[in-house]
Amino acid sequence: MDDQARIMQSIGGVSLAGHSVQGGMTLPPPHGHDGTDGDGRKQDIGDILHQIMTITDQSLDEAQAKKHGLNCHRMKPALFSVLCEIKEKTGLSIRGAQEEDPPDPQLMRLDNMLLAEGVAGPEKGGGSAAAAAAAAASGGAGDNSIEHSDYRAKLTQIRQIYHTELEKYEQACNEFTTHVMNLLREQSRTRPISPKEIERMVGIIHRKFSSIQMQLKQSTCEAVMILRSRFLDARRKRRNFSKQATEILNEYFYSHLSNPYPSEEAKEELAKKCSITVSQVSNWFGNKRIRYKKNIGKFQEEANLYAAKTAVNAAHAAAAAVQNSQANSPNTPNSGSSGSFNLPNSGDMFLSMQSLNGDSYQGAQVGANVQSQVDTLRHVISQTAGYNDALGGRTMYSPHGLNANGGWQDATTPSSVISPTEGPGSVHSDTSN
DNA sequence: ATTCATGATTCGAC
DNA sequence: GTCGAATCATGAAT
Repeated sequence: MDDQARIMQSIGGVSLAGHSVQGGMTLPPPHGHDGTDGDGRKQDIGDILHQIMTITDQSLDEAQAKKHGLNCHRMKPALFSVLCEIKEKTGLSIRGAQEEDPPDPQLMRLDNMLLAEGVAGPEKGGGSAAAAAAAAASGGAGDNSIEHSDYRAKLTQIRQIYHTELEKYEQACNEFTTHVMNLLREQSRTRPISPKEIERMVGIIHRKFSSIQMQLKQSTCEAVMILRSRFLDARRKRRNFSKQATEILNEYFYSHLSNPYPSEEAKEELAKKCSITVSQVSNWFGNKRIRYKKNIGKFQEEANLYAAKTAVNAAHAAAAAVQNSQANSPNTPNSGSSGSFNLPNSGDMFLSMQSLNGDSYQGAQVGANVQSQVDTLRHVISQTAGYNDALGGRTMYSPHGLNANGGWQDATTPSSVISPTEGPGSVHSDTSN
């Protein structure tokens, strides 16, 4: 500390001497000394600076006493004037360094995102808009509402934490700013501090705190993103369709194997039946077609299964229709479902049934043959697994729709065109509606 | 942990 | 816009 005091003494002497020469500054006449006593003045200034430099090493009471002593020191006004002048000369550089910082684009992005997610800004149900949008994109399955509310709950939690932290930071910022301002005001008694300087200091503090706030915003955004991707990203939360839905889709697919391209209406109907979205139906058929085509052998068993199932369904429906027609006036079996998408009575299964006995699927004839047809079908399935040409080329569920190129024959042609025996009232085409 | 099944996405062709 | 094809990512079975 002796060295420091010596240095300070010499600096003090030089600077003051420099000022008195260059700046033409006139120090007030020191009390109890005459103006010509240069050594005495230097001694005084050095003494003050020494006290200032060592003040931090002392206890609070000691420092307070020293402070008071300094404030009352006879050289204090002189030192104050010198500091004023130094400040005046360096003020330009300070002003130059101070610039209006433009709004940080990253901070703006974060703010916008938090606002969009419903974390920042006014309470609006925990970002329900974003949740709803994402939920719609993920395809309104049955458990959506549960996940949706779960998402909202988590988002509310994040929102609460964010606001609590933000409040804490703001409070800390205000406290610190007040503290610093008080300190500066206190210091302004011993050194010149302009309001502008205080303002600048406050600005620095605010910037520091806003950078901390930015970190908070950043981590909040990350949390929201993770939450979003976990709960709402459709790809991430892939759920298998219900068994019932898969069965409905498979029934349609295998009963329209010659042209497995459901129309928009059919897709909507299937979507409704399966409690999935139309786009999910489209996806399913897209996947099914390509996977079926890629590995027909693998799907044969499945095809047979659905063939039998559809056959039984059709037989039951036909029997019911016959019973109905016997009880009432004769009618076509499809009259009850014509114009609507009816799975058991629709599709290629009709063709198979017709060709099995060589009968056309019309009128009371069907009723007489229903049981035998079902039996025959079961027999054929068990004997041939549904894949031979014994039925004149129209085998049960052979990949008859596929052409040599691996594509479905004339995908735009409804299967009614293929079957000349089919009546005009039949409903099995994708485009029949 | 690995493998398979499956729903979703992406990309290029039409 | 739809489609096929390839791919990704996840769930379920082993």
